[in-house]
Amino acid sequence: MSRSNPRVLSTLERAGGFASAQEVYRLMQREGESIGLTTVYRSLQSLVNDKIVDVLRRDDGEAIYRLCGEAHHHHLVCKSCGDTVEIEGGAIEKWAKVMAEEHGFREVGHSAEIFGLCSKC
Amino acid sequence: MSRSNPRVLSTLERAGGFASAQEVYRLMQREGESIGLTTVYRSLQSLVNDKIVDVLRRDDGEAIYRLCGEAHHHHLVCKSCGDTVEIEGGAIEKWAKVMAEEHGFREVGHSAEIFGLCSKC
DNA sequence: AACGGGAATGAAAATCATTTTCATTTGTGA
DNA sequence: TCACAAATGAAAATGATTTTCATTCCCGTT
Repeated sequence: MSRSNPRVLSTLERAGGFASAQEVYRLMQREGESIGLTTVYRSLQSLVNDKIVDVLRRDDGEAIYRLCGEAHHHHLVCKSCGDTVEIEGGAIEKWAKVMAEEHGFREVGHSAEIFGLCSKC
Repeated sequence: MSRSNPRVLSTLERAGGFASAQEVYRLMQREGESIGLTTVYRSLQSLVNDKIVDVLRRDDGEAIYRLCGEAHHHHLVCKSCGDTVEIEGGAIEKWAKVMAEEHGFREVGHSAEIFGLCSKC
C-alpha cells in the first residue's frame, strides 16, 4: 500500500473546499509541480482510507475530495453548485443505534447525506 | 428529444427500488426483451427530465434510478456476510427535512445506510 | 562506497459507465 | 403510396478511474 504524497494534501488544502482528482492534478501542473495523475489518485485514496479527507460524488459522477475535521458529521450538498454545509446528525446517531439493536447488529457505523438545491441556486 | 420507451419504465418498476441503467438493461435482456443499451439510457434520462424518476449516485459513481415518490427505505448491511435488511427511515426523513429547511435548501433527497456486524457474524 | 530490497512513481494500457454519431427502421399523417 | 420526423441501436468516442509494469528512489546493511 502506498502512502500519500504530501504535496497532494497540501494542494488540496490550498484548493479550499472540494476538488476532484483531475482538478488537483491540473492545479499542481499549473503551479509547475511535477507529478503524475496516478500518484494524485493514489494519494487521495490513501487520504480517504486514513480518514483525512472526505469523498463525495458530484452530480456528473466525478469524485470530489475535501479535508475533513475529525468530528463525525454529515453533509448537506447542493446538487447544482456543489456548495456544502456540514451538519450535525444527532437524530441519525440515535436512529442508527436503535435500528441496529432491533436487528441484532453490533459495531455499527453509518453514512448519511442530504442533497438538494441551495438558496442561491 | 426522444420519448421514453415504456418497457424501460415498466422494468424499473418491476425492479422495485434503485437500479442502474446497466442493471435495467441486463434485466430486460434476461427477460428476453430486445432493446439496446442506448435506448435504456435515453429513456431513463427522459424519465428524469419529466421528473418521473429520481437519479442518485452510488458510492462507486454509477447512476441509479428510482421511481419518484416510491416509498423509499434504507439498508442495514452486514460488513461481514453482506446480509441486508430493509429498514424504516422515518427519523431520517424528518431530520433531512429540518436540516434542509434550516439552511434554505429545496428539493431535497437523502441517502442513509447503516453497516455493522449481524447477529450471525 | 557498493549492494539489495521494498516502496514510490508515472506512462501507457485497460476498464467501465455514459454519451455521441450515424445509418437504418418505424410510424404516421398527407 | 410517399415523405418526413421520431425512435432505435451498433459502434465509436469520451472521460474518469484503475491496473500494469518497468524504472527510480530511499535506506539500511555489508
